[in-house]
Amino acid sequence: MNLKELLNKEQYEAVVTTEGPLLILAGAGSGKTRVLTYRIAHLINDLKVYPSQILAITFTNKAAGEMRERVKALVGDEADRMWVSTFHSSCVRILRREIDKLGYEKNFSIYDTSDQKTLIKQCMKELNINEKDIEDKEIIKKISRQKDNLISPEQFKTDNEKNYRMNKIADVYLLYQKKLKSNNALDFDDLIYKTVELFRKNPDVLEFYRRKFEYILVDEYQDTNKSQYEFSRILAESHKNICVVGDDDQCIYEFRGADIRNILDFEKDYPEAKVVKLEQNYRSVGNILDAANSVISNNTDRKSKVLRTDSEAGEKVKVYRAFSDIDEGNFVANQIKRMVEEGYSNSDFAVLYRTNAQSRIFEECFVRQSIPYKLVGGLGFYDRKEIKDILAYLRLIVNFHDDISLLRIINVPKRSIGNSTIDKMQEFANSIDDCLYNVILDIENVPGIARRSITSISKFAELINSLKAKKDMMSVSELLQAILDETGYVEELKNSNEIEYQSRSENIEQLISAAVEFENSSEDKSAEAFLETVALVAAVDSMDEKSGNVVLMTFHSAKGLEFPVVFMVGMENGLFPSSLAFNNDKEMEESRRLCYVGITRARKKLFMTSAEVRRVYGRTVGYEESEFLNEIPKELKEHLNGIGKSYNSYSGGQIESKRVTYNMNNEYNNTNSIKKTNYNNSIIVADLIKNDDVKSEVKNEVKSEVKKLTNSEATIGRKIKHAKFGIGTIISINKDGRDIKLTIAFDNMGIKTFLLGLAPLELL
DNA sequence: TACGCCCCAGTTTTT
DNA sequence: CTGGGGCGTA
Repeated sequence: MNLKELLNKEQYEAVVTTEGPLLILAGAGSGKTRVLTYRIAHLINDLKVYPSQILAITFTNKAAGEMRERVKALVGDEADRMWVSTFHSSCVRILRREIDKLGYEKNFSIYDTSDQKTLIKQCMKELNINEKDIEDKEIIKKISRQKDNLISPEQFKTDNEKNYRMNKIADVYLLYQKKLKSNNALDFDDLIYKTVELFRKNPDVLEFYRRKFEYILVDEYQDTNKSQYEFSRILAESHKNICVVGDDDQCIYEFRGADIRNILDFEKDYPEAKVVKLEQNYRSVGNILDAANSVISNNTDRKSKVLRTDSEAGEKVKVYRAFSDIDEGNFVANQIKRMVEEGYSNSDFAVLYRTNAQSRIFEECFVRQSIPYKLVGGLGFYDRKEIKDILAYLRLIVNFHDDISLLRIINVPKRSIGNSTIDKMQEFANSIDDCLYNVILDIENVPGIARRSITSISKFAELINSLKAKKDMMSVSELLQAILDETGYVEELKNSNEIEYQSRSENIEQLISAAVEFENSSEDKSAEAFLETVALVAAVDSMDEKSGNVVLMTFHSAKGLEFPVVFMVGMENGLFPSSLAFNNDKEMEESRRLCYVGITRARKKLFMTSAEVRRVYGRTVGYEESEFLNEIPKELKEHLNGIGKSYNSYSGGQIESKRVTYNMNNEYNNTNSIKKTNYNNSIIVADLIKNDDVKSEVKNEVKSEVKKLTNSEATIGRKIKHAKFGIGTIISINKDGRDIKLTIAFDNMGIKTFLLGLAPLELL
């Protein structure tokens, strides 16, 4: 490899400095992934380091997979023997081999946030802590923070001896850890915490991994917390071959314990550290980069660094002040349609917002305009009730100490095992300090259980035992199928209403497919391994750039990604930055970094939109434009309407030609333009864009006019076909203004709502 | 024991 | 407005 030719001077420096601590300050889009992959390839190809001696930590599994592929392209399949994964996955991998040394069993469960909440509530109940005195949310947050900072329950208790309230929280922390252990379970924070504990308590184990991982790389170092910092520090302590890459301007996870000091103080921790700055940006056009630089320059606590680019200035940042949140959605949809006509493809676009709740309006607008999109994040697939239920069975089969999973499914489907019975069993389990599963096995000897319940419980125990026996003889997908068959889960679903049954059983099928896919693509095909990947997936992991969809996601999820065209929406004080951040300098700075992350995702075009009026929990609110917009100098911005420009300069010049030739819903129908002239420009433009909108829908309609669904044909139970979502059944009909609102259950796309007049529906 | 109704709280952001 | 949780009734 001729590295000098492939890399710029700083990148080259970063690649060939392989020995000793190295801090790479990599600005957004400065070719950091390139540097990391060449660095690894250089280690393997030129310095003959064994791939198995390399540990590379990335932020998401997706990033890990991509990095492995890129290294593979340079060094071949032996790259498979490197460890490239997230902190969490690496730690799980280590713990699966070593955790018995901490008194856990190797088949431990991983508890997600909702399991965690259940267990915390159990602890609070046992300690007689009233939800009204201390909220579970606060306790969860505090405990999580202690773990991030490697503070043990005992330590936390002594540190807060004088503080009654904190002392209570410490008691919960103590009990919570005790229960986790007896459930043979770890929460997310434990994965890191326990690995560090393992290293600290077992010098021989530590020594083994120190020798194994001769070269350590950590990406997104600015977002590491104390425990992650300690994990990498302790492993690198003897050889000090630690290379960390990060950008203090992109630290956006302080709220979950990330400590920006880890990057700011790297040189203090390693006085001999070499520092390389990558300031040449290869991603964004000049105007976008300048906008990003000017926004972030308002932050105080940062390493000085200015991104530069050789690329042209490009287009200015496009600012649009919408009339309403709906108008904002339509604006984005229209712009996308327009650009697609110009030759862009749907996967070139990303819509980024602050909170997941904001996605809904964009989804609705995109559906109406038939723009294919992919939602990243939000309510995840694995958060669905039916999926959690089925996985709870699997977890219990794998780890019978897991009371949380047992409690979740002991009466799902209904087996006539009620709360009072469960309470008695739990009390008994506590008294003999054993898990519920063992209590159930010996239910005859539990005092106070009704005869009838004993029968049901024995049947349940038999069921679990029969499934347990199958675990090692079947693949995960077969095992899941066996769970479904033997529990009668799907049978019970049939008793719920049709729609629910449809969508839930569909999801279950998807789970089976996911298991099959897992079996085909992964080395370790055990149920344990499947549960692990399921527990540690991030929202973006499922994102596929080649799918041809517009992506919708939060700014946080967009970290590390790039798109030709980015829409930053909801740029309003109160939303972004959120009202909670306003009186807090630290949070204000974190928000600003988040804004910086958003801007720097864009390569060619950047839109920043806001709305005069929007609905937030059913209430209508009005927010002004975000401060962050004001931090971008005028000469870098172009207003598409409102301030300083009339709508005439707006590109859609032919708008006035066809007005209201369509059966619009009354919101827009009754307003005439004369009345509207009295208001400001933005409203007029908003209105015109609406019409533009309608025009494009009229166009759509012409295409499919032959079979377009009519009012009389729209009846409950009718099968229809939607241009984008395929075949579905009408499940409800409501009058909505002048139009009719249809709720449709699609065979493959779940349940959606449409306006009959607007949706591209045809009779089947 | 199971279901249904009512009330309230929630929006940061996620492994 | 929505979903979850708690409580009361059949």
